Amino acid sequence: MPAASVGDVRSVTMADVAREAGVSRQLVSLVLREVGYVSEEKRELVLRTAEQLGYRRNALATSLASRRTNSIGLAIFDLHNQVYADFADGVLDVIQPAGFQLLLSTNTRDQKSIAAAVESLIGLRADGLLLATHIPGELNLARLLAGTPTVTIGEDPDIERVDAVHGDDRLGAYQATRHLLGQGHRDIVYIAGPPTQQNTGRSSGYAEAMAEASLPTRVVEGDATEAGGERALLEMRRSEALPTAVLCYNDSTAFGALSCAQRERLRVPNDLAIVGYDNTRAASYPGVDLTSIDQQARAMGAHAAELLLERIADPARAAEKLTLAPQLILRGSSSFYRGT
Amino acid sequence: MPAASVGDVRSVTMADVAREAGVSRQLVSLVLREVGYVSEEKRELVLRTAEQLGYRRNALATSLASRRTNSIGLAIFDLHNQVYADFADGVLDVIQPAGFQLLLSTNTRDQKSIAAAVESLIGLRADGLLLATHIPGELNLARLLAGTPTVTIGEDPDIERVDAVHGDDRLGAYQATRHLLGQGHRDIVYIAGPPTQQNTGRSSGYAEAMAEASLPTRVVEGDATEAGGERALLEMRRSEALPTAVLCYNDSTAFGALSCAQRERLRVPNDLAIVGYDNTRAASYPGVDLTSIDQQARAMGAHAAELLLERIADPARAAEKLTLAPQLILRGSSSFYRGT
DNA sequence: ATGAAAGCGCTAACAG
DNA sequence: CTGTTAGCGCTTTCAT
Repeated sequence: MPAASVGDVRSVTMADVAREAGVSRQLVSLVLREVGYVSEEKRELVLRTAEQLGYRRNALATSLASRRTNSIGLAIFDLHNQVYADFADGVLDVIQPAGFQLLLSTNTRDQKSIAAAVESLIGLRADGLLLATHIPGELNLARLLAGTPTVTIGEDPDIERVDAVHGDDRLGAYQATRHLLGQGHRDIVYIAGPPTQQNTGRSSGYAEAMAEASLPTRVVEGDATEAGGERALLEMRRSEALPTAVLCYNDSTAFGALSCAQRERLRVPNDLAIVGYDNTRAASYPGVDLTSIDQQARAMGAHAAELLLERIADPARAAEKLTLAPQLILRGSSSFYRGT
Repeated sequence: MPAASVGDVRSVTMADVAREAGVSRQLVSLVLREVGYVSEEKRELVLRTAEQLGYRRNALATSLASRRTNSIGLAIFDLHNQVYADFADGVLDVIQPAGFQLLLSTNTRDQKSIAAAVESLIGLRADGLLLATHIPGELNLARLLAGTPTVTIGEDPDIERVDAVHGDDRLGAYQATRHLLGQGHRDIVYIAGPPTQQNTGRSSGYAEAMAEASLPTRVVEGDATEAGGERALLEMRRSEALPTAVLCYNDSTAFGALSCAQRERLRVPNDLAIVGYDNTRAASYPGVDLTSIDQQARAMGAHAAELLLERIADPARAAEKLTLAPQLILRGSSSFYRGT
C-alpha cells in the first residue's frame, strides 16, 4: 500500500521525509538548513523526497528551537499613506538581501493599538522592531519593548538603546516657508497635523522663517487628512480670513485644501499658494502639481533597517540618531513661474 | 538577592511566572488563555506577577503546541497601489473582530516571489491564505498550497476548494465604453495592462461594447503603471494615431496618460477623453478629476475574509465564487458636462 | 484547581 | 555522515 495521502496534508514532517528517504532525521535538517557537508547524492535524495512529499519546514518549530526568527517587525500606521509604503520599500531593500523576513503590522493611531501591534510583533519573537508610527509620550515604550532591538522612523522617543531615523522637519518647513516668502507672500498660514514630533518640527520651522521676516504666525488645526485640509481652508474662507498661502502638514492635507480651493473658485497659486509635505506620487500629477517637501522616505526606511541589523548584532551599543535632509520640490501650486 | 534582571530580558517564561506567583504552570496557562474557572484571587495574582516580570507569551510556542496560529496570511503585490490597501482594510474589518491576526507579505509580480510569499506564509503556518495578486497559470498553485485554506481576490485560478472574490471586470469596462460611446466617441483605444484575468475581462468588455456599436477595436499595450500609460499615449501621438478617447487598464495608467496629454497640450476631455479603473483616491483630486470604475475593493477584501473564515471552519466544502458589481464614477476627464 | 506526562516540529551538541 | 540525548515554551489530557 502506498502511503495514504489523506488527512492534513500540511503535517508532513522532517521525520516523514527521513523515513521515506531512508536517512536520519538530522541529515534532513542539515540538508534543509544548507550547513555542513552532505554528499551530493544524499542531498538530492533528501531534496527530492521532501519535494515529493510536499514537505514544508515549520517556521514556528524552527524558530522556537533555534531562538531566532530571522524576521523583523514593522509597525505602520496607515497602509493608504504612501509615505509608509516608501518606508517599507526601503526596509525591504535592506533586509531581504540579509535574509530577513518582514512582518508587517498595521495599527491605528490610538495608543492601545500601537501597544497591541508591538506586543504582537514581540509575541511573534521578531528579532527586531521598526516603528514607523507616532509614539504617544504616555506609552512607556521602553517598558513595552523590554529590550527588543528597536529603531524608530520619523520620530525619536529618546529611549536608551533605541535608534531613530527621521527627516529634518524643522528645516523642511523652514525652507518651504522661505520659498513662499520669496514669492512675495506675507500672510502665510500653517495647517497643522496631529500633535506628533513631526508636526512640532514643521510648525517650528514655519514659525522660525516667519519670525525672521518679522511676520506674525497663524496656525490652524488639521488632522493630516484630506477632510481636515478641506475643513481648515473652508473655515478661513467663511470667516473671510484667507491668507495668500498655506503650508500644509502633509500632502493629504494639501490635497484637501486644493479641493476646497477649486470648489471655492480660488485660483492656485494666484489667489492661494499651497505647499504640501511628503512629495507623494499624486503631488506630481498633472492638474495637481503640488509643491511639496521630499523627506526621502525610502532612504529613511533603508537606513533604519541598517541600524536595526547592527543593533540586533550588538544590542548593547549606544543609540544612534540619523537625520535626513529634506528637499523642496517646486511645482505650480506655489509658484507663478510654472515649469512644464 | 532579588532575581537578577540582566541578560535576555525577553526570556521570561510561564514557568518563571508560576514560580514567582507560587502556583502551577498550568494555572498560569489557564489564566492567560482565559479558559476554565480560576478563582478571581489567583487570576489577579497571576496577571499581576506576569505584568511585573514583563512576561510575554511566546506566540511561536503557543502555536506550535496548539496547532493553530490564529493568523491569516495576505499576499499583496504592491503596497503603493491603493487598491491593495483597500483590500487589506476590508480584510482587517472582518478578521480582527474574529480574533485573527494579519500576516502581510508583499511580493513582486514575478512568479518566483509569489511562490516565495506563499511558501513563507505557509511556513509561518497561517491558518488560511488570502491571495490578492496575479497568479500565473504556470504556477501550479494547487500544489503550492497543499491544502491550505485559501481565497483569492481579484482573480480566480479555478482550483478545487479555493474560493474567489472578484469584480465584474467585463461589465465595468463595458459600461465605461458605453459611456464613451454615448459621449459621441467612435475612436476609442483600450490601453491594456499585463496579461492578468482582470485585463482579459476588461479587454473583452471593451470589445463587446465596440462590437455592439459596429466599431473596430484598437488595443495598445500598457503595464499598469504611470510610465506605461504615458508611453502608450505618446506613441500614438507620435504616429499621429490618437483616438478621441482612451479606456485605461487602471488609474495608474490613466494618470500617466493624463500627464502625457497635458505635456502634449491636449485638452481633456475635449481633445481626448480618459477613463481609468479602480477609482483610487487621486482620481477625485481637483485637476485630476478622472472618470473611473469603482470595483469596491474594500468590500472585496471583507467578503474574501469571510469566505476564508468559513473555509477554515470547513475546509472540505465546495469552492464559492463571488462577483461584485462595478460602478462607473463619472468625472470631468470623460464628460463634456462637467459636474461642480 | 493542580500535578504528571506527553508531545508540537524542530535545532543543537556530541559521541560514534 | 548517523544516532542519541536535550530542550525551545507552550498546550492538552487525564487523573488527583
